[in-house]
Amino acid sequence: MRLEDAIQQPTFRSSHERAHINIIYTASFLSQQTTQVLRPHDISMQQFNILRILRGMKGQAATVKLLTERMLDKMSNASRLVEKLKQKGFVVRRECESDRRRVDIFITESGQAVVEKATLALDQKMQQFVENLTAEEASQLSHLLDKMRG
Amino acid sequence: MRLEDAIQQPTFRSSHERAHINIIYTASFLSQQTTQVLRPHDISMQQFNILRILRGMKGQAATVKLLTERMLDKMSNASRLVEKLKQKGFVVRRECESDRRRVDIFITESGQAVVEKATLALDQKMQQFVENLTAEEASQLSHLLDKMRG
DNA sequence: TTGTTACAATTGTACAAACAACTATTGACC
DNA sequence: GGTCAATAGTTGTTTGTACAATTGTAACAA
Repeated sequence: MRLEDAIQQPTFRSSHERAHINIIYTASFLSQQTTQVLRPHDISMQQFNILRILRGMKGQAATVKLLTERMLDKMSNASRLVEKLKQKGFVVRRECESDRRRVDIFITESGQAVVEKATLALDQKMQQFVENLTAEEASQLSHLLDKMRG
Repeated sequence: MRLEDAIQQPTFRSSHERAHINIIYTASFLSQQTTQVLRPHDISMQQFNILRILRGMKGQAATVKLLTERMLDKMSNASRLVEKLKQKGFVVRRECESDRRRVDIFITESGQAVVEKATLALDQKMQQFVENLTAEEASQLSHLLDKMRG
């Protein structure tokens, strides 16, 4: 669907403005799809994001700082998100022995389970969008986004 | 800056996944830039969005329904955003005469002024990203996003 | 040592988003 | 006209976000 139809705006001042708004709109669109998929699993997008990072640590400890740096949305509060995940039993926190300012964070078994189930569900949902682009086009899209950010 | 460096994730499972995450990350990046530019003008991104839509109405009445349909982020609460803008004196609300369920919404003079100043500031900020892409590339980026959404 | 600066994490707060539930009005159908 | 579904908007509640301030710890120089 063309952006113009999606937000009922007939024209843009430039192809750059159109691209800018298109990025914001498309991200919002994808976020909504993702949120819907994750809801039955009882985690928010940002919580899922953290679980994925922890899974990627392969047993090594993560810290709040590390999570903040790697999260897509840098501004969300990793400390409180971790607390939520802990309440749900998906992560554990331990004081770091070598530096007591830090807190080591690990994913639990049930965290692993939920991130895997959610990943499957999300992959399935995203499949429909994957099919709209060839691998070549997807690469090109990424390349243009990287280039735009500078 | 490459996405891999931005979020310190060395690889992705596919070019499609990389594109997906890149869209979310880039939108978050642009949103942060935009929020910063708008802060001195005392409006949020969504409030700015609404003011722009109202400006585009060129004197015609808008309704909450119309705003909701045209907003980039469909989920935000147009009713309360309008209330905020009214408190700041940027919009006025009037009961619609032909259908008393509706509320006609108009931008005020000071709303016009703020949206114009904010637009200028934003254009200036976005100029740096505009320069990273040619007009041709910006068009192509939009095209790929449209295509991906299907 | 002690003072100073840097750092990691948490917490307070104000605000905004997500979603459901609700009220009021309209339009359609019998 | 009366009933009922559809529509437009508002409000309640929970959760999440943005940002500043605070707490506790570490590193290091005088």
